[in-house]
Amino acid sequence: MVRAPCCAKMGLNRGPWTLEEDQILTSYIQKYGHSNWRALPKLAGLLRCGKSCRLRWINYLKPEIKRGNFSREEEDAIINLHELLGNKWSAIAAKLPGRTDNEIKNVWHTHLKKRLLKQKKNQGGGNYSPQQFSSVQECSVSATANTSETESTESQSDTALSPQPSSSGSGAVSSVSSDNLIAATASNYVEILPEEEFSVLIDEAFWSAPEEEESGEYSQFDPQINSLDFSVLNPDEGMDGGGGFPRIDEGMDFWYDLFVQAGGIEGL
DNA sequence: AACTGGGTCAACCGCAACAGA
DNA sequence: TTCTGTTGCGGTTGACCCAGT
Repeated sequence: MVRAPCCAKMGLNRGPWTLEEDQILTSYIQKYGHSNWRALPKLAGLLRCGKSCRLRWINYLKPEIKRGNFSREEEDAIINLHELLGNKWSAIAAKLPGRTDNEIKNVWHTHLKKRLLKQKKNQGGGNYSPQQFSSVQECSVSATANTSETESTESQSDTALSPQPSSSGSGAVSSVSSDNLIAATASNYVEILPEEEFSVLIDEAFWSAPEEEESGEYSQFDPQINSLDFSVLNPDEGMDGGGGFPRIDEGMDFWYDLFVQAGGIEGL
């Protein structure tokens, strides 16, 4: 498989970073920051493209990066967040300080996906049933005219597991979120529930140790997110929406869209 | 010891979103 | 409003490692 180089400019280094390159990049960023990734390599004297520098910094060199194996709690958090957010790796990473989206993505594909499949087999369904996400898939597919029908069987099985389509249908999520949400049943709730309130509710549901967050520490994630009490959002109990607010286990597309509409993880 | 196949993970690519002119 | 440049994201690749044969 031959790919075009990442940068139009030829003669740039590619592949694994050397210790020297790491040191140059680190010291430059510590001194001058990274206001312009594109210009950075030139200014720092690196034969790399800006994109490569950014990735290296974010995924490896940043001081706050936590190296080493994922704890069971972190893995559970990833699983639960993935169940809620889909392949929003950056959003998931934002909830796991010290972990990068790339790292989480890798862990998901190498460990957790298999673990879930295993669980599913053992439990004859498990908490990642395909039915759970079928509506998301349908929604995404219908909203994505260019979704390929020639995807490999593997990617199809991935899609079956994942609430989101692959990047071959890139843009599907964003194209689905806003318009469809308004058109769908959720419209009232988004208007009724201000972003801030929604954010607080979701955050409180996720994290139970705010004092730890204040100190910058990774808060304990409740692995039993499935049991979260979202009834607090139920329109029958305060909000005049009616019409059966979906439960967490029956309307993941709704929840996902609502989350996106609320500004995603940035809004939380 | 040599080979092989699967697992892991850093890095790359394409694309969409965003910002500024 | 449109165009252009930049950034960020998610999917994918491929080199490396290691256990099994």
